[in-house]
Amino acid sequence: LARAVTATDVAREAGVSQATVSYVINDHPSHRIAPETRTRVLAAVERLGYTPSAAARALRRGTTNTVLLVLPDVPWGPTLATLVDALTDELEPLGLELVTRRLRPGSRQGAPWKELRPLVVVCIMDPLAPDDEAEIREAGIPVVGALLSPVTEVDSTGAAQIVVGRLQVEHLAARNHTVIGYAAPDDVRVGSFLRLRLEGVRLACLELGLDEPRVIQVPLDARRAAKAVTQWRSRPEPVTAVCAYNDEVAMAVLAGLQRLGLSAPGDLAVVGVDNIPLAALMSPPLTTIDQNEQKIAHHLARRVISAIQGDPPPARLRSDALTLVVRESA
Amino acid sequence: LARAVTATDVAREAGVSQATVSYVINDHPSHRIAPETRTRVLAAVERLGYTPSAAARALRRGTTNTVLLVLPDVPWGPTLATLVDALTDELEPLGLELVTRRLRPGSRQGAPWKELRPLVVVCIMDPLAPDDEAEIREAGIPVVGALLSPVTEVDSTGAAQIVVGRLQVEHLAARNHTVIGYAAPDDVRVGSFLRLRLEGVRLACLELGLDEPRVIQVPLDARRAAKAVTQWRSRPEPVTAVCAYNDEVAMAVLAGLQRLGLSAPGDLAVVGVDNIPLAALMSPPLTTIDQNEQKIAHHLARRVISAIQGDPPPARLRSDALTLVVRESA
DNA sequence: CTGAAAGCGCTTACAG
DNA sequence: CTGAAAGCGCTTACAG
Repeated sequence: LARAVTATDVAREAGVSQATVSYVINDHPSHRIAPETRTRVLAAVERLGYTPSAAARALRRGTTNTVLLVLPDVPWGPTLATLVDALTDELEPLGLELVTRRLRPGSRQGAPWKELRPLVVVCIMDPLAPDDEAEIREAGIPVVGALLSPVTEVDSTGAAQIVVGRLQVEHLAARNHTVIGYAAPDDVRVGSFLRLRLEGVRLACLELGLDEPRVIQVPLDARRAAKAVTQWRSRPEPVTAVCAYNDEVAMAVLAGLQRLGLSAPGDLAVVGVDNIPLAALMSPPLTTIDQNEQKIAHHLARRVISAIQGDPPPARLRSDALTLVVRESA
Repeated sequence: LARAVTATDVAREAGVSQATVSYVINDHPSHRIAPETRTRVLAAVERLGYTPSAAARALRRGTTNTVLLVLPDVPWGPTLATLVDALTDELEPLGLELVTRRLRPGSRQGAPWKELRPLVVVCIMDPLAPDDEAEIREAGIPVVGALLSPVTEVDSTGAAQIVVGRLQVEHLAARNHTVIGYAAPDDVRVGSFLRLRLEGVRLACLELGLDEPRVIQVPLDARRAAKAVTQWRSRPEPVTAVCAYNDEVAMAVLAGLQRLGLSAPGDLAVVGVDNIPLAALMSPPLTTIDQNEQKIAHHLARRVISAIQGDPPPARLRSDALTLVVRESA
């Protein structure tokens, strides 16, 4: 109903040209505005409650202040929510706006990068087909967090999610476990993450001369988790330690153990991933891999900035963004 | 670098005017396009990979296909993440785009509704000052989920969060508990939610003739939770049942009990809020309030649609969006 | 120091 | 059935 306030309205109110309003708003460097004029314009802006239209600005400038975050169609766990939250916070003071878009393989939702013309595309958990990525880069839009690397790369060891799996196994091997199980989630939507974490576990087992990990799906249900525990502990060569896909699945394993009158780490060692707040409250308190979302977000933000400025990317994320938290379950 | 493909490029490629491209793209009702022309245009669109610029479109139309979701600066718990996720899914098939913005009291981030010109503002957890809400409505933008009602209203009983607290107490009272404790979280950022849930608990206690609930902050730490448990159980008039702010806090209380060699519900009944996947895995399994995010999101989406069409709002959310899940802890 | 004017890429009433 | 043209609200090179 009420027409929005435009720069022209402000100009009329302040008795200047519309262009001058724009110069004041943007603090244009080559355009020195008389302090008195400036004050008058700002007063008018305040009085009318003027905010420039993002659409007009984007159209004129040919670009936005937007960072497009693309994700595959996975459920939002606490880690992802925290990461997005932290990244929003990192970008906000830089005047950058994080817009999140889920990419479903099926739905023809067009190409959000063309529609939105973001400054940078940040890509987490590998939602982009190679074609898409090439297309974005061809359009002159940098892509951060690319390739198979979900979240971000860590050192030369490889993608972060692979490192996660590796850290789990290394800890268990150091405690003399030689037959390792893997507790996979029930949810098919987490496919790409699962694949990578499991890959890390597989690689580590291989390098350390251990058997292939014995993978079982563990639903978030004590009874069915107990069944999985029983399978793992069956002879010959019972599994003595389990890497869980995440802390939730780990808790299911703990609940399964409890149901059988068993406990970690004595009957079966368990190590999770995520270090959710509840990890310390489980019984026994859960040994897990902490992904420091603040550090990861900070690093992603730095990569976004250098991509915008055309600088070379900053050093890779120090691996201390991923740390093993040793509690009692393993 | 590479200039983006525009409708003019498509027009040249197809040998028609730019206007015709636009008519084809938008399937303009009063504009019958020859099927042959139409095919040629669509082929050119496909060949060049054309996607209309959102900015130009928004500027010209004077509006966007955006629904602006404003939130206060709270941490993203699983419920919020799921709700946003579900709302995104509800809106997507309608061609509506959900853009989320956190509103911090301090930061002068301007008024996102002016900048973005959304079709509707959805407001969760009460982030909007009354002035702001009035301003948005004056601009002709409907506001959904308004006032003090976080998430949405439920029946005439009042705001959903108040109902949450009420449901907790009613269950405990039905089990003959008369002295109720309230386990508040450590995190100051959840202030408004806490206030409402606690208010619901207070009101229910009042109506049922119970004492004021005894509020203690419970950090997510077994040792300190044990201290809280000890305080609650101190004489005279020991607390026999605790409403927790959410399932995480509830788990802390359970861990505190366990540390003292006590257990729920015998020594202290515990009821949570959220019904997170882990609730069923706790020991004992947690009695809690389930907020059906799918139903809430669906209802919000319906309110968004009727707001856009100027229809009267749909019937209030049926209260079965909030249900008590009885397990063993209370 | 300030302003008139072009133009970003669309949509749509109007003319043919 | 199709197109020429205006105009959405800005930014900025250019002129004064």
